Amino acid sequence: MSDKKVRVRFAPSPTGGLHLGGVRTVLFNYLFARQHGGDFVLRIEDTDQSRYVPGAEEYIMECLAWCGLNPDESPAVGGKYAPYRQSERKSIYREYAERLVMQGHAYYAFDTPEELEQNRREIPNFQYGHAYRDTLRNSLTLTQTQVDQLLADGEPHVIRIKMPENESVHFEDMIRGYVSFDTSQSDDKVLLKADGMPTYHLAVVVDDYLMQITHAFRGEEWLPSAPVHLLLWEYLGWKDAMPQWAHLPLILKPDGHGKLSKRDGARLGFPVYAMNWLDDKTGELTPGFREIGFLPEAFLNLLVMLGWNDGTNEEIFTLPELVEKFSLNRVSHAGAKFDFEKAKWFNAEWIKKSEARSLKSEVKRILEEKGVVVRDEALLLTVIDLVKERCHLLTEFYQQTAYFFEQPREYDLAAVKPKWTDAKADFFRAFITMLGNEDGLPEPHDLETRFKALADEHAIKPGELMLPFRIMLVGGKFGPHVFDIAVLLGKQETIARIEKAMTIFNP
RNA sequence: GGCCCGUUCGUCUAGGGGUUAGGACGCAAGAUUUUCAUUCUUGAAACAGGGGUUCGAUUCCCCUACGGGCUACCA
Repeated sequence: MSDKKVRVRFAPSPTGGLHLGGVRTVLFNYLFARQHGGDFVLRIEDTDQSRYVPGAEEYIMECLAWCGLNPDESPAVGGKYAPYRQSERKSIYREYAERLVMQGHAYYAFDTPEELEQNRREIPNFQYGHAYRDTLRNSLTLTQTQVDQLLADGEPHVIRIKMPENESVHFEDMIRGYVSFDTSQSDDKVLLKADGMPTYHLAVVVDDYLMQITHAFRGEEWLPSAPVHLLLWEYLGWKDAMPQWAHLPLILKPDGHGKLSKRDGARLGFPVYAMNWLDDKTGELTPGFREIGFLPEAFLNLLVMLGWNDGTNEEIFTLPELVEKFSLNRVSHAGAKFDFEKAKWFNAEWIKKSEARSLKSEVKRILEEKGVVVRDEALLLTVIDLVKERCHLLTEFYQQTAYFFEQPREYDLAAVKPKWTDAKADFFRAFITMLGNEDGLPEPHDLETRFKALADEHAIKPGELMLPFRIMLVGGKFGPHVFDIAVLLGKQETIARIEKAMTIFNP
């Protein structure tokens, strides 16, 4: 490569949510750009009007913002190569398509979709390519005057690339190394559609050229069409400006086989989108990693480890560390099956690693969403530190912390009732009296000592009383050490909860 | 079908001509915790198969098998 400034791009189509593979591609783009002091541009591929979904573009921007991967140039923030939406660049593409026709590298095709469909039905392995193009209605078979007439009449037509026969096209992929193709294998791809919009093949080449892209990252599913793009760069006379390609391994279904898809998430019970995606037409909600309780740092961390490692045993990386350590030659060649269990482990690690204050606003939001009022934010901070190592997902903070701010809404009676006795009731009445005589609650350890001593006086094993006490305070079999909870709750609240629970436990 | 890409524990992967083939998730057992989780210890668990090359292949080459991708006026 020359000393040209590194510029990479991510080019999603606004047709739905942003899935794992998409975010990982963004991440690789971002890391590469940052470590070379380059630019990261976001371009919207909205040339297929029929699949365009309003709101999808804003959704994508929000996902990137959540992940902290904001582009330097985009439709939203602009940039010197605007516009960044392909639909707004429509007028640009025709010129290049026609230039290719003029040079003999492309041609007008007037076949209707119906005619093509019929061919595909009737001719086995039909391809619009060197084998059949001479038999179809295009500017190769029609005379110049016929073509001019059809064009003048406004006859619907597309422009197709004329793939050469038996030529070898090859290039050096940054991940895979030498890759080669026989041009006879590819059909004559449509470059410009009947509606005047370019297809991906034309648009990606023209835009990458015009936007000065130096390195292009995309999923492995694009590898087979690489020869078309390579030829286009050559035919357009831009070969020296062609970006270096990197085809990323795919993210696969955890069970069975194939690319991970939206459906797999619903089927297997985990998200495949970065954030919740609501399909307005069907009303269908596809859950996202953000809403299910993932930290963006953990999300990025688990994605980057799907197909990359730094060569050490280290698995937890911050974004700055990744910028420093990421390297394309350590990206694996094979697709990776997504494992939700490991994904949750990454999140748990990140929750443990995070400071309570950085978790606070999100935990508060989760609590308030469930109707829990958090008045004491200092208490919330203390509580987060107390429980964070038992949470794999942010959403679990609801169960683990809600009882610090309100009385239990429900009691796990099945855990106490069968073993509840009058003797135990007597113990707790005595315990309340004991607490009532104190100025406040002692340290958790002292409280535990007193609790056990009192249990001895009542000739009950302390172990028999711990669980009921826990249920009284938190409602269920969860939470940190019960005496820590009692002390944080304070004397009055602890007594109040015991009294309330007693009325429920005693028939 | 054709073309392209790929193949190390169940999963993510390290390694790379001579290794007890390493780590992580998950799983199992034990310790700690009179909840659950955490933590700690231990364990089971892999080089797809066949041919070469070589003194020696998991590692290099070829073939086969298997997997995946693409084969649209979708990206």
